[in-house]
Amino acid sequence: MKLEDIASLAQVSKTTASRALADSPLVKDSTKELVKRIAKEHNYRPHTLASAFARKKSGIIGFCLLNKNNPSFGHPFFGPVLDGALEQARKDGYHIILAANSGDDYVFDEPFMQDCIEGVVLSSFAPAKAVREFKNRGIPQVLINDVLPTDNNTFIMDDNYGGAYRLMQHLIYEKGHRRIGFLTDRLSHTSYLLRYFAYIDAHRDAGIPVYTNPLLPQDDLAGGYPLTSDYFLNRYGYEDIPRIGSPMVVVGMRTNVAYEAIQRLIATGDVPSAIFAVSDSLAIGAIHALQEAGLRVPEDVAVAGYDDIISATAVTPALTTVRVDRKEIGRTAIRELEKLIAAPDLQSSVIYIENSLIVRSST
Amino acid sequence: MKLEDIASLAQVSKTTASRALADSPLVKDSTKELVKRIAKEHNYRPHTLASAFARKKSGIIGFCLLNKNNPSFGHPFFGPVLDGALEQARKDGYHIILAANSGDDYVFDEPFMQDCIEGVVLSSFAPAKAVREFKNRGIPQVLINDVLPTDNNTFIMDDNYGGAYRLMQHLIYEKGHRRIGFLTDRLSHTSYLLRYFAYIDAHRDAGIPVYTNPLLPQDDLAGGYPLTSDYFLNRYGYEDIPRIGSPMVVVGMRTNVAYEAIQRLIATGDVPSAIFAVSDSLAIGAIHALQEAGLRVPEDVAVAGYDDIISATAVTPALTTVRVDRKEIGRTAIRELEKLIAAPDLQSSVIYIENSLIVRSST
DNA sequence: TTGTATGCGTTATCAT
DNA sequence: ATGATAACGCATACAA
Repeated sequence: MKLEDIASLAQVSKTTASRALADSPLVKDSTKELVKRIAKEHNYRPHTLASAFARKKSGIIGFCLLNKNNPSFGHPFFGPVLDGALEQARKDGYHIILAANSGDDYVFDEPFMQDCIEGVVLSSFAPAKAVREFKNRGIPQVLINDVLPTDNNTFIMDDNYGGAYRLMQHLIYEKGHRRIGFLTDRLSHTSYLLRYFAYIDAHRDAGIPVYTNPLLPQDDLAGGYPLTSDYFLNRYGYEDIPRIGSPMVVVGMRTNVAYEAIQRLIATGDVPSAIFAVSDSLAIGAIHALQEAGLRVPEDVAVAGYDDIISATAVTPALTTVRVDRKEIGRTAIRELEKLIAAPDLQSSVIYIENSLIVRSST
Repeated sequence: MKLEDIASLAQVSKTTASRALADSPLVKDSTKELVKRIAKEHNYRPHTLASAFARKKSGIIGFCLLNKNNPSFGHPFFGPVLDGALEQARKDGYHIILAANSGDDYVFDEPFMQDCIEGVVLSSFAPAKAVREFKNRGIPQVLINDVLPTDNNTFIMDDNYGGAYRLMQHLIYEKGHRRIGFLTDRLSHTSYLLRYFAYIDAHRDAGIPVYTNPLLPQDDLAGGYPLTSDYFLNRYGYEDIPRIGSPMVVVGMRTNVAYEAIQRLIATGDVPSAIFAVSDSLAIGAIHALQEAGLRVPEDVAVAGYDDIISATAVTPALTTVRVDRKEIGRTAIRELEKLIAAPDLQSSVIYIENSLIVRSST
């Protein structure tokens, strides 16, 4: 069943049939209904590929996960983001096609990445190279979780600063902590950097000194990487934020790395009364290490995380954390991308997605 | 840059240029190289849509998640399955397009679901209606996690029976348990049914009676649903497997449902020495309930799960479980689908993916 | 309000 | 070994 067949059955031209099905105002209501009825009767569906080809619009949005680590969509963060993106795209009649990679070049080998997608969502850590590449090809892009100094891009971020700041308020004012350790992955990741700003500012605003442990090795908070997010350094006036001499630093997200870091902390004999871990998985590692050393959580040491992954309720005690609205991040990314597709010259902007403090038993 | 441009630059016809780029043996090596060089120099890429349209092959595989529950790809099971599928599809030059739904009809509203996908992977619980629909349209399909009595389909399943049986061996022979409770979601889910078979058989083979708790309500193990998987009932000779009077039954996957079920079990005063939960999330709920009642895991009650989700290492004690190779399930689904695309009349078959027993501290 | 004719970029058919 | 030409199914500029 092709358009031609429907047209001849309805005794009209292909043009009219095409218009009728597209609800064009150019077509008389009666013929419109006739064509639609016949199409329905014969279960006619326009050939998507032909249609897309003819109108030069694929209706496809690329969703890239530029992540060197496994898993990708199995990741507790990106899976839900994808769900949200899918939901929104469906509502708006777009399709989502996937690309994930291990190398930098991968997405560009993808046929649909080359000329058929109308826009692209770059999640995780997007290399500047990829951003440039898409820009060159005139493909609108929305970035998740990072901000780059580029034009005509929209950036979607969890409100890291706000969430972390509220969590710190909870620790300081509701729980009365004044010695709060900071457990982090490298700060070259924008999200962590912002959480660190909040950690610092909350101390300053409360008039208490930041906890440091001189017995711990003075690691480079950025893990030897440059702090790429100049945008935020300037925005918050942190051009010369201290990058050496943190309370404790962990490079890598694996739970057992946090576990070992906390063991080292305990070994110094100078343990803070609370620990703010930059992610739930680090927090879980911390709890395990503390408990194994005979310390009670939260009585001896309170522990808070960030993200609210599923495992946050599997640990005992259940983790106090900041719930990131991952689905909303996905939805917003698609909505913003559609704006960009409609108006490719839109100015760059950053959109912050609200989160919420989830107080459980670990603090 | 279109093919025509490359052709005229190379002083050949479009036909020759097309063949050269496709490495056709019909074209002379020297011209082949010439065309390729020019194409490369001008950074030419064939227009995927046009190519797909012309050859009547979209190169797209649909991946459906027919799941009424949220999250979808954020689910600890399906995320990794998708990762595996993506990896394999990429290797083979296919694209994956996504569909998830809340209603039964959703996938059929999707344009690409209608006529452009070359095949489809149905994961989660595929309604017979959807299977029929795709069949009618001549779209080859591979099903994950279920088996239906249909022709020309391939079914990919975790080796549920084998995994559960080995886990039971561990509990019975390595740990010496003889009173093992079974904590399950409704058995109308094929995977759980198979794990139940293994649970029953392991008892029979070891010559010990199955634990039952007469003080617990005698629930219908299928949760009032028909056991759809006749395939397995017959295959294993379980036509009249007892469906009433289970040790304990939980309907629904949520952790707190398991939590409450175990509280009821404890209230009877007749607690088994071990509990085999049909999924990790149920097992985690069980552990929480036991610990809160002052029972030690594994000293008083051992608990084992199934799946090996991330949270399995977040609980204390870390969960003994069966690791399902989710990525391999995804990979295999794509590989098998490609076979089906090549030969749509292939006979139906069931493929079991190997899993592995992960012994941790909860048993 | 409707129809005719052409284009979209590639691949396939059939000659040469 | 190469080329001219016809599909592929739909959308639209232009004409009526």
